[in-house]
Amino acid sequence: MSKGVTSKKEDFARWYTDIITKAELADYGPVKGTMVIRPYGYSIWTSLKEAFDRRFQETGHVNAYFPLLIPKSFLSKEAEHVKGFAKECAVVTHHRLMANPNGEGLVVDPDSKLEEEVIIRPTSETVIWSMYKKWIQSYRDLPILINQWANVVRWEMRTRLFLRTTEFLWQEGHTAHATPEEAEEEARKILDIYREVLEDVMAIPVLTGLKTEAEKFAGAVHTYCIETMMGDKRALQAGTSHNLGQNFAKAFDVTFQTEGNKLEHVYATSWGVSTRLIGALIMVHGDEKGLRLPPAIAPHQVVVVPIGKNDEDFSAIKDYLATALTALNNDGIRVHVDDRLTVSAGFKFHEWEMKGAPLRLEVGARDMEKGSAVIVRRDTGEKSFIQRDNLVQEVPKLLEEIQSGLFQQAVTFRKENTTTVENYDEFKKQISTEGGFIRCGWDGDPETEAAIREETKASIRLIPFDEKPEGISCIYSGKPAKHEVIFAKAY
RNA sequence: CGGAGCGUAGCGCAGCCCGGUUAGCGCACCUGCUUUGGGAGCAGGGGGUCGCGAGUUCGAAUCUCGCCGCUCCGACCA
Repeated sequence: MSKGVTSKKEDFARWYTDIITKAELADYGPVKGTMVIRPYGYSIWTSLKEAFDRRFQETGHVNAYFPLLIPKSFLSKEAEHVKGFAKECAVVTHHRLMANPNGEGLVVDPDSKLEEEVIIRPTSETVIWSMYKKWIQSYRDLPILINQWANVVRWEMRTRLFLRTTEFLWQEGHTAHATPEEAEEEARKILDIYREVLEDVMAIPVLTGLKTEAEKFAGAVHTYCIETMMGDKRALQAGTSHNLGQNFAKAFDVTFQTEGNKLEHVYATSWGVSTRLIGALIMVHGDEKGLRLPPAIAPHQVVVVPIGKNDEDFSAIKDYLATALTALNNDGIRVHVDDRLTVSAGFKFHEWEMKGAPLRLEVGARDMEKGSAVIVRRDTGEKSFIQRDNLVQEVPKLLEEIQSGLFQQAVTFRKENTTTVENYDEFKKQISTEGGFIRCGWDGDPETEAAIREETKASIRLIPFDEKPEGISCIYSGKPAKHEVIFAKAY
């Protein structure tokens, strides 16, 4: 176990927050539930943004920006949507402060009360659809495929760094289509992009499927999701893609003229992933020594730790490596030389393990004599000698191995912790002891779902696309299963 | 919002019961020397309205009351 970090086995929740602060990913903000994303953490977010954004552009989406402040009345236009968000909205009621007439500090100026209160967006469907009403007249205006990168605020009771904070960063796509088929296709296409980025870039295996009525987005016809398993075997919803049908078009009266000159409401989707993904990254790949970052998004893929006494030693080491490091840079490998003289080499080893750098290169006088270096993999801890002249060839290979190795480890872990059960007693036992994912039959009744949740704390995470409900029965009622589903305790 | 606990240096804590020197310890920080292949050693140093406010007292970190803030556990959520 690392110095100052709670053991993952002993207390997973503390281990998680310890890593975030020790690896300098984030820190607590001054307002309860807020979070500062520090440069190292923000670099990861930037890489994720780029990975998603590139794929959005490739599929015809464009970025735009809508305002943070929304008229309160907008939220109430879609009945389900109100129910979903009303309880957690920050409301702006005044626009001015004044010196406290009774003493020190500032107070709200009662004369500055707003005629119509505004809310801080918990999500942007309502503003965006108020604008789409202006922009859409004919089928020729469709589709609209807009995405925005923004912050949103949801006033949460209980918060946790990255997983649930009052303000968070995300991406929200909002599309408008002429036909239900097109909207459906869009929602599924985005889900594929999410799966691809999670698996190929973040090395996190995902399950894809449909949310139940109880779990779907407020205002959606149906919600697709990607669901992941964390290191404590609990489920984390990592992203959602909603087919909104005509719900928002009706709420905001957005119609278009069809080719046949008929007036019809527009079909919509919305979809998002957030900084929560960084939480997933930590909880899927982290180990007792700290973070383990997949090379694809590691701020530094290779960290060089020179072993020496002073500037002259370090200069000699940098000269020794110059050609190799330049070549790696030219190949797009992100290399960082940690040439701080104020901390020891041993300290740096621990620090970069905490920060999850995929490869560490140690170079000292002994290596220089031999024309070699020591290279250490963060994923396995494996330490080996490498010839300096082989670095350019070997480093990219090792990074690829680490990327796929982390993914394989996560796949294996999920497989080992996904079980099937024969009856409800076994189900309860499994959930309360080992946990993990349980794949079983469900009769499709919301009351069954609610009862199981009440009794076990496990919820239906999703109805997987590859479900085979034929011939199996509901784990709770014993009736023929309508769906095969995944149950788990979730974040 | 219900239950429990905690506020003393940047962080983690001791001191509080039983009031009485200049409020202490570890880590971190600064300076110097020696070190540097797995969290260096020694020496010196800086940093505190003891959460805030009132009260009791000759005297309050310590006792009393009020307030504020935070953390953890239960109902909602990406």
